[in-house]
Amino acid sequence: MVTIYDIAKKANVSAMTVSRVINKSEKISEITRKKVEAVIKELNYIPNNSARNLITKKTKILSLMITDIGNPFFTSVARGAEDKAMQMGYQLLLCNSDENFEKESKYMDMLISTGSDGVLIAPANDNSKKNMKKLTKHGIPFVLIDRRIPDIDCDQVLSDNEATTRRLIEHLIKQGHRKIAIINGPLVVSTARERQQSYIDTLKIHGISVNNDLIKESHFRDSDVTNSIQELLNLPESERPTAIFATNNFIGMNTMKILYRHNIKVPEEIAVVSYDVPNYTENESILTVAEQQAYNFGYIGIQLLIERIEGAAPEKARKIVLPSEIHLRASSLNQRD
Amino acid sequence: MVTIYDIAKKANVSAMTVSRVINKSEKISEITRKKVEAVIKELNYIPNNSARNLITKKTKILSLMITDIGNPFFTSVARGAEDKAMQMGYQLLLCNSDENFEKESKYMDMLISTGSDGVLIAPANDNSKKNMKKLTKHGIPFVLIDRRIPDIDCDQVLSDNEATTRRLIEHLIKQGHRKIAIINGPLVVSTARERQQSYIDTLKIHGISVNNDLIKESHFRDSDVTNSIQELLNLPESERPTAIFATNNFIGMNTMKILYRHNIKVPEEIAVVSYDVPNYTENESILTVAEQQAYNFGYIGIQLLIERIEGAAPEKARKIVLPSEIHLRASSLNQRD
DNA sequence: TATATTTTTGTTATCGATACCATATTTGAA
DNA sequence: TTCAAATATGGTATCGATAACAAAAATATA
Repeated sequence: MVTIYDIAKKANVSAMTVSRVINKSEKISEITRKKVEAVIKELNYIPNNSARNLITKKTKILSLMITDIGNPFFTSVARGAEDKAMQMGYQLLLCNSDENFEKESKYMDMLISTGSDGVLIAPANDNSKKNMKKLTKHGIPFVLIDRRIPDIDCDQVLSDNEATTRRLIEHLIKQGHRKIAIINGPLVVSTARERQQSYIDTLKIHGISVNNDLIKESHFRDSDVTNSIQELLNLPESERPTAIFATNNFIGMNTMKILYRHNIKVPEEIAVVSYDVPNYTENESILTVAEQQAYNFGYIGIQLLIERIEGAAPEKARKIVLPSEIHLRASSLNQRD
Repeated sequence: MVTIYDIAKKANVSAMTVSRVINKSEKISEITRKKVEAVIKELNYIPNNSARNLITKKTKILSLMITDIGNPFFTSVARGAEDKAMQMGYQLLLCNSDENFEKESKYMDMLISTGSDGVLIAPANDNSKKNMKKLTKHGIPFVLIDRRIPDIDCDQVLSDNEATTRRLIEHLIKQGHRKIAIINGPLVVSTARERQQSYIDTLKIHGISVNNDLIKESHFRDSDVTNSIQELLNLPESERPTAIFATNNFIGMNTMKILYRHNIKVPEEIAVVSYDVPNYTENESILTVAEQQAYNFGYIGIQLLIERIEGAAPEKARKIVLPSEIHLRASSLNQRD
């Protein structure tokens, strides 16, 4: 392996001078710079970051902790994060918690060990608080995206869950629905709680009583909604929902599939609205969705993180709320409209 | 920061002994092990990998170079890679080349600098050969996935492009099509070449002459097929294709969308077959696709890579070809069948 | 009991870069 | 021309771990 000493020797300068050239220090004469750069190129020298990190305590590596890279939502987050990180000269370590606190913890140790300069994290659930504390103890800055954690005060990029859910539910109400079900993720996740709360509040505001039989808890990943939907369909006619609100893309997607299998017409028999289902296939989607700014969660998140790392951020934690865009489509629109 | 010396001091042993405990060396008495482990836990000690890497020359970091994390195909690859890497105690550095050789090269320097133990790479195109040579020069093992590179002999996990394309085209021929168009990615990518060659060979075998007007070159990413399709539609009736073969998911997806916009009925007016379009939305897809084992590209790829890194691989390069599965659906099936 | 053998622990040098301070060289002003 | 100031370069210690060898302690053997 070519080291800084090999370069120094061949260029007839000290290692320190080579280091200065590499780090673009200005206190170098044009002549020596050229000379050194020539040798660097000739020998194909690439600095050893382990050595550099050891002394500088900086790795230029950020960790991206998401719950599921298989989820198109997080794929967009990753895209945004990667774009910004690359642009700023940082590399990205991919961590996939699978919505699982233990796996997240294991990654946490690895990324601390590796010396991540910072972490962009969509926490698995409220337990992740422990992991945030650990980061703080190790002096590693982090930015929370998508999901907040109670009592953790830090830079955040979040979605406007309250407002978006309200608009979604009010849309259903306007379409004449009174029996609206929600199929949600686990309530240990802040987004699930916020969406459910907004769902409840909105119903109440509009004088609709909340029926607990219409509230189903599933998973954001491996979301098998078969049972939830079966239970909804088994309700007596008077209670049976005429609309379903799915709180994430997989739940929405699977809801549509199961309804289809049951031969239930959407929206005639049951209307559906969902969060974030991507339109990856052939025709235009028929599903009404609230589309979050996934890409910006990653992009802006990394920006905040780097500002924090490089000391360019204000002391006070920043909280950025990105609005979602609602696409009204056939799955929730009455024919007569 | 807590170092190995802090632990040593507090546990009343030498740093070397602590190191042995961390690395699970057996030459440690049960008593001292317990003692040291207690202190490690008490002080929340996590070893500094930069220091460790500097001397061991191993980082336990692998790089995953893909062309687009936004592409569901590569998302699955990443999922498989992540699963296996985590299982084997490695971390994954995410590199996104955007089908761009320069960006790939930039990442290459970064990952060499970081000290990646190995690289799993879907190369941008044939130019990537230079980058492979660079890796070799730096003694970093790599495994090629999805795309091969001329004259590069290394472990590979590839798709059976020849056979799969043939089956796809023969299916179309069996459905009565003689005028079959192909909308392909750039021919500097091996998969594009192989699929096109197989398309041509299959037509010839079946006595169908190849019409160059039916061969369109687009992009695997940001694939705007508007022009290609417009040109196909502008062909005189006698030449106009009755079927289109899309060589990747984005091309397939966009082809369907554009045809839909042109109000062209699929499959009645034009049949469509494609590679890899995921079924991420509401209903069952109507698109006939060849589904590659994307997950296994990542999973097996990482496995081969780690075997190679850890010296558990045979000298000779291994080439693993994973068959694709064809899902016949409405987009290519005649009504009468 | 004395010695050989095995097991456990410690000492020192080292990995490849940069920090910090010292020195040499150049430039500018008097 | 001379000396001060500014600029450019170098020497040495250091980051935190492990390698390689050395020594001490425990155990086995005669």
